[in-house]
Amino acid sequence: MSEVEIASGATRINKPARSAKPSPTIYDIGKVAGVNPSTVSRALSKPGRVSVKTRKLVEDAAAQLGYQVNPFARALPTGRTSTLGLIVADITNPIYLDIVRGTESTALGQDYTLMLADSAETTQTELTAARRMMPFVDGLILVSPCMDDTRIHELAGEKPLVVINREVNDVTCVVPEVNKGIGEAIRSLVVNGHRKIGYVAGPPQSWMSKRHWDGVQAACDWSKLESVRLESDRPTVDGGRRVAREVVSSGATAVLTYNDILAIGLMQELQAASVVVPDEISIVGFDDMFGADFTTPPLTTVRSPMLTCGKEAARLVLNLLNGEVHSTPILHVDTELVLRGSSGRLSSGRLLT
Amino acid sequence: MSEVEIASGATRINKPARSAKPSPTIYDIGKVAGVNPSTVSRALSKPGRVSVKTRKLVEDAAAQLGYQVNPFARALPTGRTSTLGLIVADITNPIYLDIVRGTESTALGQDYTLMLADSAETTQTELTAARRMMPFVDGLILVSPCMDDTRIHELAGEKPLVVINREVNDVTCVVPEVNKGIGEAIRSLVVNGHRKIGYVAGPPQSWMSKRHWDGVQAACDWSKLESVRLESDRPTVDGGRRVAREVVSSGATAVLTYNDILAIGLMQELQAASVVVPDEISIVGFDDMFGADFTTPPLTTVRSPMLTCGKEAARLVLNLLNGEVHSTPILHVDTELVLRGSSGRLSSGRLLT
DNA sequence: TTGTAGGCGTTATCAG
DNA sequence: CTGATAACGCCTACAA
Repeated sequence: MSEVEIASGATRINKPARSAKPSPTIYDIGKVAGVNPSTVSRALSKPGRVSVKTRKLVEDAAAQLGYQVNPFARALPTGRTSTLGLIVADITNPIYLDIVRGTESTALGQDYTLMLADSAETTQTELTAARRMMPFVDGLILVSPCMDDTRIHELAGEKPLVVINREVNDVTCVVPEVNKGIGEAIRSLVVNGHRKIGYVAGPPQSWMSKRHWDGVQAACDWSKLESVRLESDRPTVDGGRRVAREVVSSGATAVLTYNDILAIGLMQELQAASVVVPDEISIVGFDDMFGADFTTPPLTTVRSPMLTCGKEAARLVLNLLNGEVHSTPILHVDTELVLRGSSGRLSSGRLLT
Repeated sequence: MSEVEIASGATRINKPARSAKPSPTIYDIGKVAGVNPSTVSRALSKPGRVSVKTRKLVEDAAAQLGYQVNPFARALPTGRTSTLGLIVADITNPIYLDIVRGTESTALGQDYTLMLADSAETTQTELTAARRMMPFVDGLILVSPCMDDTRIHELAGEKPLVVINREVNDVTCVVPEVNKGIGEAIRSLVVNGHRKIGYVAGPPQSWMSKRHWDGVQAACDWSKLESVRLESDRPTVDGGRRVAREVVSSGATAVLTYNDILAIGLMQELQAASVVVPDEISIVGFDDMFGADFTTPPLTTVRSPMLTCGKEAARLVLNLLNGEVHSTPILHVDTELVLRGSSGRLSSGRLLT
């Protein structure tokens, strides 16, 4: 019978880089198990729709041959790849580490593979990354995306999509509820004698920065404190250093900053100018990123549970994939104040220019 | 003609989660451009083997339809996915950030997508991650792998593979040449009056830790210094703290540590015990990871150019993919001392228990 | 230069 | 419960 030739016949286009031996297919299994390839497929993908003994036959043959499904061949008819895409603004930023880890862990738990990309904080590269991933993945997770809502909707229309760290209408989002953490921070500052609170903002277009500032204002109003907003040019260590002078002259005795990196730069510059932290100025960051406790004093910060965000986001995409629709597509996760050394009691009168 | 129905006829198995509109195929392009699908394929993948005007016709139609290749359909006949796999020991460790960034940048530059996984520092998960990725990628990069050489050879036999941070026989590797940086560090310590140097080792099975220790010994011998090896139980901040007592009692006035995290923990504990760094003990880390300069004093460290490692590794896999064979499969990249505040002159006599 | 035809490995439909 | 057969979208000899 020429049937024997089915799987191995013809010239093989696919040239594995080194090993000459092509991987076994369901046809090969079919041959050794003595059943039709389609039965092999069934036995392997939906056991239960096949007799017990056929199943065993197939499984044994598969094991013996060291069979592994070809994900591409499978993806073609099903359209499913068992892969999730994750795009973060900047892989270099440790803040995102826990998100990656979180999504990875639940993805793997559900037998999904993760595909990761970095947008280099640019709308353009973010978009290309998304476009490039789109055909590969079953669903996509965007972390702190900078593309506009329209683009996000566009993507969300094509595949299940979840956004972390930003709220977009009609799109499933996971966002830290910063007000709780901010409230805790402000209360802690109040009892330590502070009366004027500064907020060093992040990038102008940052959704989260706006959120912070709203929260700070609200909390200050409630506690009858004065609040003042400072601008940083970039959310980096240097950006933090450059805003130091302004912070001092603002008259605020305590400042919250858009993120921990900014806080660290600010603290470094203040200390270089012999301003004692926290005695003269208290500093509170955001995120509790890796390294926030390396400083002296260690940084007080509002922690966002990024690991949880990552896990939840992955869970939500997977739900979306299974056809679930989220009536309230916004998932809030709690933030909390991590009290360390960079904030505390305001010592006596502080009189600087 | 029923030809119009070619692409849209029949029931569509592939059900996109939401949008009803299926992505356009080369058949669709063929219809609007008025040419055969195969011509479309050629025009798109190998322009030049097609007339200029057909090409333009096809490109316009493709653009108009917003066509994107289906990577799976392409992978099936060609066996190529334009995807590179990267497995790092621990995504949570900032040391690997630059590697990710490096590989990502050259991968993207060559129109390759990156697939990232974390091995959680476990041989088992590392292996499953590799296995899981293998069918998806054209090539694989392993960073500080913990699996044994046999496994690595196995994988290298299946697809192009490059290892970072470890040397494996007959496998293309990119490793930092630590001796240069260590030499600089030891010389700097010598001129600052140090006579006994400690090395706080990392995990016993770590290839790099052994390498460090060899280098430290050699450099100390050469400079006629005494060297002593200390063991840490874990390469973490806490591990660093726990080894502090031993460091002090060892009599070394300067120590190098397996990595920066260990150095930071060690420094924190010493400072907590009122040991002044660097006046009483100098500390030198390895890697120059993110945050190494957040400490007070900022950490002196031997920097490995991880970004370069990542880029080179990606370049090498790509070469391998193109059939190049590396006669000397080990690529060494230079390390250098980054002199900061945690190391320096030994002040007068130090007499601690 | 372009069209035709067959195959890549898997799943789904439809008879048997 | 199982076998044949037709997609899935793309690529590439081969023929025109």
